[in-house]
Amino acid sequence: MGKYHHGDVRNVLLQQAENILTDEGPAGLSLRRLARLTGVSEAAPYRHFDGKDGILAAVAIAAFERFAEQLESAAESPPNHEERIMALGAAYVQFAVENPQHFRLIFGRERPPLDQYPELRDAADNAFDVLQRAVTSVDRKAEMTLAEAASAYNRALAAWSRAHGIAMLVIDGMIVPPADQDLSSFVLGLLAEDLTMPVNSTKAP
Amino acid sequence: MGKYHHGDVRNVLLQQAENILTDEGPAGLSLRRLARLTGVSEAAPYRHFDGKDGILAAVAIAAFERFAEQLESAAESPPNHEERIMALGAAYVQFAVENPQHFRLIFGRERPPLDQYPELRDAADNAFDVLQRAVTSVDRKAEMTLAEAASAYNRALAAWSRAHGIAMLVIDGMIVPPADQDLSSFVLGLLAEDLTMPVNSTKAP
DNA sequence: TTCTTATGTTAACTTCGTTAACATTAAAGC
DNA sequence: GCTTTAATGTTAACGAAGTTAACATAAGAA
Repeated sequence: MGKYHHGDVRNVLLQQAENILTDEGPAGLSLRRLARLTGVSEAAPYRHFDGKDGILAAVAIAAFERFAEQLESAAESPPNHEERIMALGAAYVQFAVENPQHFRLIFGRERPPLDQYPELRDAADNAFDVLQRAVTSVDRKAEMTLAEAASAYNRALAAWSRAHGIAMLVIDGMIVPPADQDLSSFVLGLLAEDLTMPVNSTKAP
Repeated sequence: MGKYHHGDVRNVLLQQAENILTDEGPAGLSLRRLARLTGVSEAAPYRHFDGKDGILAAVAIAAFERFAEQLESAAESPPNHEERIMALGAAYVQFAVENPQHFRLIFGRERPPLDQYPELRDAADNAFDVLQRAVTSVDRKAEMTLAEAASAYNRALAAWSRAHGIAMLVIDGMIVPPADQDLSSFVLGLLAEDLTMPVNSTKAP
């Protein structure tokens, strides 16, 4: 009477894990519950994944890939370097807001250790390479001096950390984006704010 | 033969919880283990705290208080508005780097819900008030128009999110501060970076 | 067909958070 | 001083979790 051979249990488990993560976060994702929801025995997931971390790693890899795709596509259209940085920042925050649990997973402590999951490390490296390439790639014709390269790198770090900070604080509810403005323009405003200018300066000429 | 009356168990538990949190993070902090380390029965902590969240809340409150203190003291010395913002950002990141687990606790999902622990909410509000006051307080003599106030608020958000992003990425190991430079000047550089300027511009006159 | 491997299952072990029931100490009321 | 009561400890149990071992069945290679 054993049904056995459920089809491809692995993919069903993964999809179910995605669902749970999306509406409850990694905290609500228990292996036993996952198995129950999938209609499979409690030990079955161990045949397809390296324990809980294995499942989280698989989900995180998929998340990193979507993240990288969205960043890459955001970096395509803008005509110049500056607008590319801004578009990237906006896309970064948008991903976080639309997929808060995934964003937390790929950046938080519940993410399985990168050195134990090479594919996860690759996925992470790739996402950050996309970021860094897009931010540091000035117009090809301009040969950069060493100092300029260093400056470009710093700019990449600055852009990244700003977007990351906004993303974190927004999904944690500490910053509430104004309702009368769309998210992207709010983010663009924060990214462009120049702290070295006097407080009452206006940007318009 | 019951020993009983262990002294003030509450404080010992709290201190022990601090220790565990500091070197292992909230993941390693189990109530039973905490009780064992303290040399007390496994149910004893429940007489002093409202379960695990209660202990985490108590630790988080203390962390918020230290955090607020350090921010406040950093905001005291700088002579003008702009330098105050920078000093605050540096202090913010410094706290995160020196107390990564505490920083994660007060901002992460393992933090007990604010609406269940009023004292925790107060501690959090206080810390952010310190931040916001310091960032939005321009020179007292200048009366601000509404637009200027809005601009100051935006500037506060920008400064906060930048510092937060740097802090997060650094303690997560995604950004590695250069070894040949002290942390504070590295942070100051990132905070002041102006993304709206051409990439090869120099800041010095 | 037979041997091997992949995939399931059940049952157990340990740890955890939490609560109930009971024991002891300390403090308050008389 | 004695008694009552609240605070503080204890042990024992419950359910849920991650994980593993031992066993069962299916599918494919030999």
